[in-house]
Amino acid sequence: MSKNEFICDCNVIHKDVVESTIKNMPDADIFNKLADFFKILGDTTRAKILSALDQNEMCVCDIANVLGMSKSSISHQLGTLRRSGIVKCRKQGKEVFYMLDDDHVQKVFEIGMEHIEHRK
Amino acid sequence: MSKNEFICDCNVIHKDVVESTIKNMPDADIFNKLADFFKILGDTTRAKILSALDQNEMCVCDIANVLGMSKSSISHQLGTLRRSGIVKCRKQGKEVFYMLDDDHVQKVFEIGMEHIEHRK
DNA sequence: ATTATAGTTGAATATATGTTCAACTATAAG
DNA sequence: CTTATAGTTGAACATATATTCAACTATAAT
Repeated sequence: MSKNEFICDCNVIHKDVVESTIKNMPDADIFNKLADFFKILGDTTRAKILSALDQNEMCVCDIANVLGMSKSSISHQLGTLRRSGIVKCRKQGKEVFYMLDDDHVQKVFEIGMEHIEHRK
Repeated sequence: MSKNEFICDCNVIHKDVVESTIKNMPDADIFNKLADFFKILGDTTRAKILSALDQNEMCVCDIANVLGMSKSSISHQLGTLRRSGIVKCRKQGKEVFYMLDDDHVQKVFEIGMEHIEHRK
């Protein structure tokens, strides 16, 4: 079996499989964006925030109270969610109301839930 | 407006919304499992591994070569994926072939991709 | 204007986690 | 039995990130 022509510390065992797999892999760029998206959902606090916002649009203090966490912590996470285009907000007086920006989130959560059910 | 009865550093502004949202929130347990599942997908290396395994079952060295990474690193990640029930493996001689255990992964990726497309 | 409250933000801290390294096990071949 | 290779694993290291804290801005009310 041929030695490794790729940048790796081990041999290529099935050259044909490796080469065809590499050929069909999406660009690294895609994986970075995809991983970033799932990373956002992969945090308990953010998951709870999104679940809450799936019920109602809410202001920062209300979300903080629903989760039993500090205003600052929630605001930081909302900033992260907003920069990722997953939530948007509107300002009304002193309050800032946050809401889901993207219906994909709900669908992704559903399938995640299916996976959890399937696992136990 | 009533002061906060919850463990939080700020006021409840819309008591009715907060209470009904709390009432309808899934258990903390669910959020932990859900976040853990997405955390797994939220890493570039693991996302690439899963994409590769979606094409073919593959041994550790082949995966390492497809990704251009060390055997050890890939093995660690495969361990993580296996413990999460996302991949399974079969042993054949010295080689261990890994494959997807769960068809939910593919569906989740598809929706993630839709989200990315939608975002640009 | 002053005061109070909603929300944001940067820095610091603590924790989680991905990769490397080295040592290890297991199987196959000579 | 010895050697080579596939794969695993724990510890160490480096990096990423969630929460806290304190200071800040913005709006509203007195």
